[in-house]
Amino acid sequence: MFNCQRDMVSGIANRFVEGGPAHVVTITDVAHEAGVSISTVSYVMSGKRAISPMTRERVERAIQSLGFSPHAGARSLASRSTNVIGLQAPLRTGVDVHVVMQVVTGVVTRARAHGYDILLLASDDSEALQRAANGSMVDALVVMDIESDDPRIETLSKLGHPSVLIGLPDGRRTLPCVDFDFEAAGWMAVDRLAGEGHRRLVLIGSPPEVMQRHTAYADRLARGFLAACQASGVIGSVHACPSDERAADVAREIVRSDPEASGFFIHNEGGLPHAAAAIVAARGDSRRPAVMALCPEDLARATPGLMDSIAIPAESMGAAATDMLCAILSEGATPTVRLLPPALTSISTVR
Amino acid sequence: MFNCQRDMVSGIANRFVEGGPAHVVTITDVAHEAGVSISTVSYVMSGKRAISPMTRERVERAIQSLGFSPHAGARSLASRSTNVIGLQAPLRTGVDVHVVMQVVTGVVTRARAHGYDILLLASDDSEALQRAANGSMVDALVVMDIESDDPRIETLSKLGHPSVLIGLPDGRRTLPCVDFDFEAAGWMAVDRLAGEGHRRLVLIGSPPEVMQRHTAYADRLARGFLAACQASGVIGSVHACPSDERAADVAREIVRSDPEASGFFIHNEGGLPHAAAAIVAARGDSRRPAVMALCPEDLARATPGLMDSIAIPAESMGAAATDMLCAILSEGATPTVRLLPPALTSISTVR
DNA sequence: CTGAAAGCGCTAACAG
DNA sequence: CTGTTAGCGCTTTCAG
Repeated sequence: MFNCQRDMVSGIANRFVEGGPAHVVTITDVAHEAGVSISTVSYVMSGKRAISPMTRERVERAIQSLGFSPHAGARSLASRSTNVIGLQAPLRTGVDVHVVMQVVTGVVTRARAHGYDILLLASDDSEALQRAANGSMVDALVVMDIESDDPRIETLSKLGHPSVLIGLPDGRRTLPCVDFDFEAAGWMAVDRLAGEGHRRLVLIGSPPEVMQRHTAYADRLARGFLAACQASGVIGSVHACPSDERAADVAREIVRSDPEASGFFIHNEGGLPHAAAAIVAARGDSRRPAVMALCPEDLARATPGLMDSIAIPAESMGAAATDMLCAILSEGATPTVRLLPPALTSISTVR
Repeated sequence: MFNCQRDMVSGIANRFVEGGPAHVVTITDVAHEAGVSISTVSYVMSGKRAISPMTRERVERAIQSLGFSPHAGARSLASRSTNVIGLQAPLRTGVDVHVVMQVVTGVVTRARAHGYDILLLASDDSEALQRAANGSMVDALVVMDIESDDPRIETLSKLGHPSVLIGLPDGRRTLPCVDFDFEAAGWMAVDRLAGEGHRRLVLIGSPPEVMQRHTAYADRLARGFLAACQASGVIGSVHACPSDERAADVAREIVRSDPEASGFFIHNEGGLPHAAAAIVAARGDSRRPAVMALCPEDLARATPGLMDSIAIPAESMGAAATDMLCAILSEGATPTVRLLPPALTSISTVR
């Protein structure tokens, strides 16, 4: 009774407010409009109990006509779930923006399909994860750019919220992971280059700072590359490389100091066009090198002079991580490690 | 009394739950621990009323030791504000990922500095904006990639939430906008190229689909470019250009059909390296062209063969938009249009 | 099949 | 300077 009165008053008051922000429609407004109780409205929305067709119809019409959308905060307070997934993406430089962006796209797209929104966390540290989880801002977390021995892993383990890593840490691996199979990519590149008859192969990898950070993927790529060289009986070497026009210098120096090297595999977004161009130029027309890249497909297409490339299925990685997370969230699926396989992409070479 | 009992019970119960999610610490727990009322805890956090140093000390210690973070939903329900800013960023292809990523970085970074988190909206449409605003998921909105006559503008105007556009729509311009001054960039490129003695200039712009979408910035760039050509008494033409290796074909065709053109201004992320390389190659060493680009600084550095470039201050744009939004949110600042000026960046050319 | 009512955890009057 | 308490809008028993 008291409630009813209050609501009527506020309803009337709002109807006459001029110019102010539009009245925020609540579930109570919908219930009045439809002539039912608020619990019925709630159940129509959640589908958690049977509703007669007529009632449902009336409620849905009321929701429509009032333009009602439930208050997310109230909902999360009452239901203890937010329908939001937290995403920690590296926004610093030195990472491959293309790849990050595509992963984010994959995460956002799939999340939306599962009915989740994405909260983009501002910092890359453990604290941001705790804030989001303990503050009940999110139901679960996707964490990108995981390093070999990442402190965030322990934080996540004791958080009480499900999470998926994008990246493959060393060690106990107690959390679900999705990553690209960099090791397999190393093998694949070697197979391809050696198959073309090249006997001395060079991997031009991440910038020194990334190498030193012991970013798991750089190590795994090198490991796969070198192991495959050994297995194929060819000679392989690995070089760090800056991510800008200085890549050209590094590439020239490599060609100079190792003139027999004829197969190149570049994994370095920023340095890619420079290094590729420099290698081709330095060896001259008579000794054309084979240059492959590891990067998203569109970047490969945008780079002149590549033989072909191995695509990083970045969007698929984001999608896979999110799908896994949603499966855990809704069906209590068992967390696993998932490595997406490399795929050779042939490039329509520009003459 | 009743409350007290309930909390003690749940506290005890939780202490013995094994393996389950950790007990969610509430403001009541903190109040008990510190021996004060919950409102005191609340006021310690918000600073909205004076607290004796001793009490503050005790409360802060309790917050620390319990690892309390307030429930975001409860907070937004009670305070009618979320401390979240919604960000609608284009994740589709055909836009400049570098730029988008940098804008996002700027938004996230500044938002965090102002105490806001970022909700990344999943779709680019009006509906997503309404959902976020009406569902009280956000306090305000930043909307990227605004087109000349964007339907979202009307949606935003009647939303009752502050918002800032990144992009400059045509027409009434009732909402605050932040954008790069593309028109000034067109003038600047022409001044530079004409200053170097080039009398026939070519603007190689966005892909046809972007041009046709009437993306405001493409139009403004072309307008500035052409007006400046006229003012400087040089001949200018504008071409659309695909964003991949086909850019090379377009560039070659331009050089072929207009052999006198010697100053080039490229605004097309994906096509940039191809077009630049093709132009230089097509004209040969004897007739070296001047090639400028409009893109973020790091991409310019990563592209061989540029004379210099005009940087798009993408991160600053995100930062400016967010700062403006926060000023509106907290001080009721007056919304304005802000166009960030272009800056010439000289490139350390690779020999 | 539907309604009433008890909270969810917090903020902000109001009352000292 | 501090405590009490009435909601914020929703979900979910419990009771028909």
